[in-house]
Amino acid sequence: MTRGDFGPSSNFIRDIIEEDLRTGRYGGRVHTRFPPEPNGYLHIGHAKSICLNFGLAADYGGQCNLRFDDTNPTKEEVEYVESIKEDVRWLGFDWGDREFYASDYFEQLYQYAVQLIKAGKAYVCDLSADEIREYRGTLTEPGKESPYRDRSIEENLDLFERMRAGEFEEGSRVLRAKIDMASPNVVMRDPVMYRIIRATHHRTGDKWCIYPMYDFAHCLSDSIEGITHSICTLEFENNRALYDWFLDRLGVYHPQQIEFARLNLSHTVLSKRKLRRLVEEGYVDGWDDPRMPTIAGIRRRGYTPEAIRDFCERIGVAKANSIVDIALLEHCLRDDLNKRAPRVMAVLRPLRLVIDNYPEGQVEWFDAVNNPEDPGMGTRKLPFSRVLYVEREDFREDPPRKWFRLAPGREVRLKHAYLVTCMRVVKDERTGEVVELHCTYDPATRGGEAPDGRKVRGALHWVSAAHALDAEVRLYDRLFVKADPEDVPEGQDFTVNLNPNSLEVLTGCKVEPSLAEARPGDRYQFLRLGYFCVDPDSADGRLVFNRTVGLRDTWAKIERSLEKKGG
RNA sequence: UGGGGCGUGGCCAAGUGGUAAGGCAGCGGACUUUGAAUCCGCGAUCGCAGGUUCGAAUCCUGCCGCCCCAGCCA
Repeated sequence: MTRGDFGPSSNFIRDIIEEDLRTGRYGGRVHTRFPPEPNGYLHIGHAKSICLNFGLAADYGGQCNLRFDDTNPTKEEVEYVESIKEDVRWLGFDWGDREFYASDYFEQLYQYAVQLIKAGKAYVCDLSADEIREYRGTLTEPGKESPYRDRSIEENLDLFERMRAGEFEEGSRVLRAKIDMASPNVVMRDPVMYRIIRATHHRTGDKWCIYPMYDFAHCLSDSIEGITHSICTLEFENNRALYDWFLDRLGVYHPQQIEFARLNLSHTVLSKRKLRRLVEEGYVDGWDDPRMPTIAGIRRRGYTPEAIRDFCERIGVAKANSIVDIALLEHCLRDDLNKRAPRVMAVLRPLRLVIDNYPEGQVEWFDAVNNPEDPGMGTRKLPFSRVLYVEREDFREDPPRKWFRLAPGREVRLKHAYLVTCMRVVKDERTGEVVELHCTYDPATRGGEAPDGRKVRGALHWVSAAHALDAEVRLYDRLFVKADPEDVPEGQDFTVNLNPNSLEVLTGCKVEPSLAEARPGDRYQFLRLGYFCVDPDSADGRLVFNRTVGLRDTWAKIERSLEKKGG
């Protein structure tokens, strides 16, 4: 049985949850968490995790916590927790009053550490970072035990207390779990639990100078919050042994960690390090540059939360590393916007078109549907007059085969208005550039329908010159030209694959007057061109639009294949 | 060469012994006052090789390939 349109498709995590529900493993509860470290901006990859965790909780009648994994004060800042909250909220998820921080548990975590020391399962180690690395051994050779491994419980307790009290220098000592220096799993070779860091924490200030490591803090934070399914990415598979070890030694409530493959998207990069480089080296204008795969970036670009959620649903959840084609993301976007974006007419590269037989000074107002997909969105008035602007690309002096737009002698439909025929082309004498088209209109075709039933295939968008508003339009395209930005010649890096045309700024664009009402964030379909949204750079009397994504362009494909065949 | 994972059409991904869902992309065609949308049609024997079985993508064995792990990062 396929699930098709009837809901999310099955995946191995749902299987596990359903099995747990059936056996009553967690008393029928499902409780997940999204645990970002507040050290950067969220991107589309995080959206997959957010949708997964919040979605699973919602689907099984459970809850999902938002928990900041803030155990490293040298990298984390409040600025990031604010942006993360904003992004999760924007995506459409609500964590209620369950906004937690690993730092909320520092005292409890400390007590758990003491408990492990008392059980002889943890010790204070004075080896330097370099020495610990040497003692750890390699992937194929076992490590060596630290000379401090067998300190007495009393001494460990005393030392650990003094670590907390600030008696020792940063880096001079750590607390380690006493596990097995010969374990084939390197993670288990007496991992560090606590280190001394003299930095001000964004929430606890200077209260602490020792901070727990991820492996120790994460499993216990999950335990404390009563998480049932702790979902993380594949690279933590090795860490699961340690996750389980801490919880088992302590004998506390034990959630289960489940790993899935993180999202990789074609034509972009999703690692914090690379995204940071794009920003810091000026390849883009910031974390919210509309070309960035950050939530802030795609939000500004004009993506909708619905489209992103749909995308996350469609890509599925599995354990195989994969690269999702960005075309799927774009499809989800168009699919959503097609249903909700009002249509308007905008001419990006204006070409004057004069209707010689149309009365000078006359203006007609036509009704235009706002969205043929949704009659409920109503209609608007569109002014028509003698001098119009049409898209420069819609005219060809010497048209190729299958062309049914404007050309000398050709008749086309001006959408919602009249049928016009191109009679004369005016060119700049010096450059030969076409500067103006002279047409005649057929008064009998008011509204765009020919009473004699003659077929006119081309339907063009246009705007009345006297009524048009000026606008700036930023045409965004994929950030990288290659599906895999890392596919580079020997010795070069991903920046060589940056798309030099990922941004083209057009000024002097002409848009229909109804757009005077447009406000930042508003989304439209510019008829025949694509989906655009109003950029926050807009101000009164200064309209700036971002192209979110273009419409599918069948003509471009035809022309390409024509070129291939025709030469 | 240690350990942990993964390998189903171009890209994702269902499938858990009974004879390969679905989506995206692509290619045809219909319809069309957006060359949009919509609608119809077209593609895989499941990394490879053996084996078990009446029957295997699903079980076993052996290969091959890819990913992760040697931070006092998460």
